[in-house]
This record gives sequence, C-alpha cells and structure tokens, in this order.
Amino acid sequence: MILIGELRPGEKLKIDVLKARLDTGASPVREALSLLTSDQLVERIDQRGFRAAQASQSNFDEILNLRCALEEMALRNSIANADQAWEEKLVLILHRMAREDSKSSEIYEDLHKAFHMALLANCDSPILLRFCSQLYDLNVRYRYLAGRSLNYQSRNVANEHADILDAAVKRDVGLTSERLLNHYQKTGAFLRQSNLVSAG
Amino acid sequence: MILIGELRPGEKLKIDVLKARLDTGASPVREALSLLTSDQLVERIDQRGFRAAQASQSNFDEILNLRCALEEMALRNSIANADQAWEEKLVLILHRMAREDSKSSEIYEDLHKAFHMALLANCDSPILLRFCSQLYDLNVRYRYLAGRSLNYQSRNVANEHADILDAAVKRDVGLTSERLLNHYQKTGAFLRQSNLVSAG
DNA sequence: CTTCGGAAAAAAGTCGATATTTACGCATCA
DNA sequence: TGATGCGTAAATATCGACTTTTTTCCGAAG
Repeated sequence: MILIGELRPGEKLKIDVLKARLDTGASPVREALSLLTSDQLVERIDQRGFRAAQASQSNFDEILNLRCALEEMALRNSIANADQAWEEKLVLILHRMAREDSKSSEIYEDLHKAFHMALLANCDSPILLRFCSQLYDLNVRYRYLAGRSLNYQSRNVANEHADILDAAVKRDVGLTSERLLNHYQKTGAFLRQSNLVSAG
Repeated sequence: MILIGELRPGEKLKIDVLKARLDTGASPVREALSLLTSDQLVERIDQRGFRAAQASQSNFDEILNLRCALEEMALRNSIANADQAWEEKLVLILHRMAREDSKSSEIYEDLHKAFHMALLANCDSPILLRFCSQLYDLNVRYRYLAGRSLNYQSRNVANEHADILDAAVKRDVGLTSERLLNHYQKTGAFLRQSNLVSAG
C-alpha cells in the first residue's frame, strides 16, 4: 500500500485504521510496520507510532545512485556465474512481459521486478541481492508517486529490456552494465521531470 | 545477545524463554525478533518461530567482501565531504579508545563501532550508512563467535586505527581506503584461522 | 522391530483489554 | 492579550488469555 502510493508519504499510520482496513488485529499490523521500518518504507517515531516514509528529491537521487552502484556490482558477479538456466529464465520473463499488454497491471509490475532481480540472481551474495531488492522497492514507490500514467510514454521500455537481455546473453559485462544503468538513469530523468516532491 | 554469542547460531529462539530472560511480554519480544530479521541476525521460519541466524565460512566471506566494497564507496564520499568537525570527532574517539585499557569491554566495542562509522559519517547517503552499520554488526558477531581472546594478539590494532586516521586527515582517499580495507582483511584472516564454523 | 496414525503437549500467532504516553483544548493567571 | 498549566480525549504500547498450528510421544498394525 505504501509502494503504490495508497498511503501517502509522511502520512500517519494509525494502528486502528490499518487494523480495520486490513481486517486483522493490532499485533499483525504492528509486526508488519516493524518490518517495513527496516526496509525504510515506514518511519518510527518514539512512542508516537508510525508514519509512511517521507519522499524527497534528494532521497530519490540517493536511491537511484546507490541502486546503480550496487546493481552494477551484483550484475558483474551474476554474469560471471552465468549459466544456461539463468539465461533461459530471463528470456521467459521477458516473453511474459511482452504478452502482458497492460503495463500498469500488478502482474506486469511483478514481472518487471522479477526481470531485474533475475538479472542479478546469479550473484553469489544473498545480502547484496537483498539490498538491491530493497532499493528496487524504494525506487518503484517513486514511480507510483509521480503517477503511473506518464511513465513509458516516449520510451520503448520493452526494447530497453530486450537490449539488456541481449548484452547479458552475450556475457558482455560492460555493455549489459552500461545499458542497465542507462535504463535506470532514463527512468530517473523521467521522474525528475514530474516534480516528485509535490507529487509526494 | 546474538551479537555477543549469548544466543548461538541456529539456536531456536522461543518466545517464552526470551520473555522470561528479558522480563517483558511476548509482544515486545516478537517485535524485536521481527526487526532483527530484517537485519539478518534472526531467521524466521514460517509458522515455526524464530532462530538465531546461521553462521558459516561462506557467510563470513560474503559479509567481509561486501563490507569492503560498500565501506570503500562510503569512505570516498565521506572524505570528499570532509570538514574540521568530522576530523576532530575521529581524533576524539581514537583518544577515548586509547584510554580504555580493556579492549574487551563493552565501552571499547561501542567506541570501535563509533570510530568506523564516524569515518563514513560524512557520506551523503544515509541508506548506504545503514547498510554499512548492518554489515558491521554482522561482522562483529563473528569476532565473538571465534572467541574474543584471540583477537588483537600479534597485531597492534590501535596503530592500524591511528594510521587510518592519519591518512583520512590528509584527505588521501586512496591511502585511507587501502589502510581501511587492509585492516578488515587482516581481521578476516585472523578469524578464518580460528575455524569459525565449528566455533559457531 | 519398524512404520504409520492419532492424541496430547508445546509453541506460535492472534485477539481483546488495560495502562502509559502524547496531543489538544480550555481556563486561569500574569 | 498572550502564555502557562491543567484536564480530558485519543492513540500507542504492553499485557494476559485464546486459538491454531506444529511437534512429540505412545500405541497399534504390518
């Protein structure tokens, strides 16, 4: 709910409200909020409950930069360990993404994350993968905050993904990395246009 | 308690036991365990409770490598933003560490973490700092698992810290980084000697 | 003697209620 | 009139009991 913007940045997260909305007790809600705190999606205020994490231009830039750095590390490692199964999984996910016509469906979102994580999946550091996954989520939140409509307009995202896959299949670390980072930076530029902060 | 090895790797963490040991209710215990799960210090088993994270040689190597990579990033950034206050804080912490004769006291441990985090503190990415802090904790756990006694024997750790500080004060990014990573690798080699896995 | 099944015990997870803490409004005083 | 302090209301955090799931143990069948 925070990821898709249903809960706005900075919004107070009252236990009672969430309890009713999610039709569950206070304990599970508290536990969920605790976990999300570690993922930086929820902020905890001492003895004053929880709130959805604040959003800001600088926070977005930080996420983007860190994500580029960590994913590049993971990608190099992943390609170094590349095998056929890895390659085929990527092809499969890309195919499914192409079939999914609605690019704003939840299915497409899941596939999109799956694609990017699958690229890194052969990296031999689970902790690094976890960091990348966290950063992905933090980043995707800003996409929703900026409004889903304006994404993917004057860009052919599918082609960008395909190009990344091509480079990966060729085991060309430098090229894959270059295309991946370019892909992120383009998305970043897009979001920057649409005055993030006011949107959040 | 997990950090200092009071709870052994893989040990089942029963709510009732912790509840009694910490003299608190089940809710705070559960919440703490949830938070530690995100920090990779506790593992959650679906509907079967919690356990202290497993320890292994490969996990240790992973932590060490990732830590070197991320701290180098953070360090470069931090030195780039270096100012006098930053420098003086480091001097102060080092001085306090020197005064603290017992290197196995909790105070020394806190100062040691403070020193390493202070080195990175000027880095403009709070998220990266958080990752470094997590990795520090994961790493320090292995020190305790290996047994505190054998650390710092044939090494002069204080000198290593002082040398790192010297390089940092000179704003020599390359040298500081080299000395810092060397410092970590030495500790890593130490721990590797003392058959970690059996100890954990 | 081993294996499968079921019942009892233990533990996890959840719920409802209580107790602290914080926030807000109003009255009082300077 | 503005600031300060008190009292009430709301929300958080914690506690104790209940429900569900898992594990263990014992007996029966093969």
